Amino acid sequence: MERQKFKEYVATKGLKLTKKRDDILDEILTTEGHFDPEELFIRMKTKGSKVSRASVYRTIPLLLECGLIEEVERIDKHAHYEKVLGKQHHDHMICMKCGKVIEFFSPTLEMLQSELCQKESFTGIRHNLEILGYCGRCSK
Amino acid sequence: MERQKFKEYVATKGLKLTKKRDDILDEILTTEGHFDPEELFIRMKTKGSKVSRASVYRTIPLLLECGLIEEVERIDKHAHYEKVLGKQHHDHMICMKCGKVIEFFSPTLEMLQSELCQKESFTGIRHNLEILGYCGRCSK
DNA sequence: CATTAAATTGAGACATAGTCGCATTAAAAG
DNA sequence: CTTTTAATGCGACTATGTCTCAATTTAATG
Repeated sequence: MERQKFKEYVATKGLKLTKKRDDILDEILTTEGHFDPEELFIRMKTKGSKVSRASVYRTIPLLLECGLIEEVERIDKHAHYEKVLGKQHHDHMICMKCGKVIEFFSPTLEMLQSELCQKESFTGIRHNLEILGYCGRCSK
Repeated sequence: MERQKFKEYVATKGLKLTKKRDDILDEILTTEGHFDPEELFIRMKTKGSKVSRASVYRTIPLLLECGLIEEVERIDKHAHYEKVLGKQHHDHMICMKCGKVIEFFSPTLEMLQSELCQKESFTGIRHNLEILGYCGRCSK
């Protein structure tokens, strides 16, 4: 059904659903966790795909626009993404030792942020909270 | 007094307080807002400094270690920093239109995060909350 | 199914960001 | 002032992202 969504998006924009685009979406859908374009490209290469770096970089904005993936974080030109796949918004705790990523969601936190935005006359669109530290296993 | 702090730090580590390091610290201290190494380097170049990119990149870890600057955010090798200068921890709202950065601090938010960490058996060391959206002026 | 117009592709040049080794220079200790 | 040691700039190198252009693929049409 993700592929369907992509197909529809591509159609409405007068674009074409190519094999390469399909391959890229497929690779994203079958992998868990965060990814960045370079890593995705390398992974596909390793698996024998003939996709080019340019195609990977060119496909990501399309997947973003149709809501199949989301930008988790970005600095300048460097971004990390994750597939959406029906997930609701959540934030992250990242273990600085083992790299484990814990996803969490707190309605209270969301509400509090709305209040803080209001106080500053700021219209919040999206946010990104990353808590860095040590997971249960690593903090012993 | 920032320079004093740096001098002391450098001394205890058996390093040297060079003219270049001093220049770099000075440039950081006299500029407001966030910065990244490349931008800092270009800015100094433009002002006629003969400092090299390598020196800028090599000095930043020192300033971090002695607490004169802090990492605001990082993805892979790309980081943004800000001078500390007695500021307490705060988070950011960033206008996606004009780039304005609003700094805010909420004790409630901090407390809530501690609770959330506890729930996940996670030892939070530092965090980074960025709310993206539109500032009062731009959201009209 | 063949044709064709338009979009997409890969290759590789280019740009930017960050790191590293090494010969030279500068700091600070004696 | 000499010596020791760290710091510097240069330039090579890696990694990441963007762009152009000729060749290819898609999908609409005949």
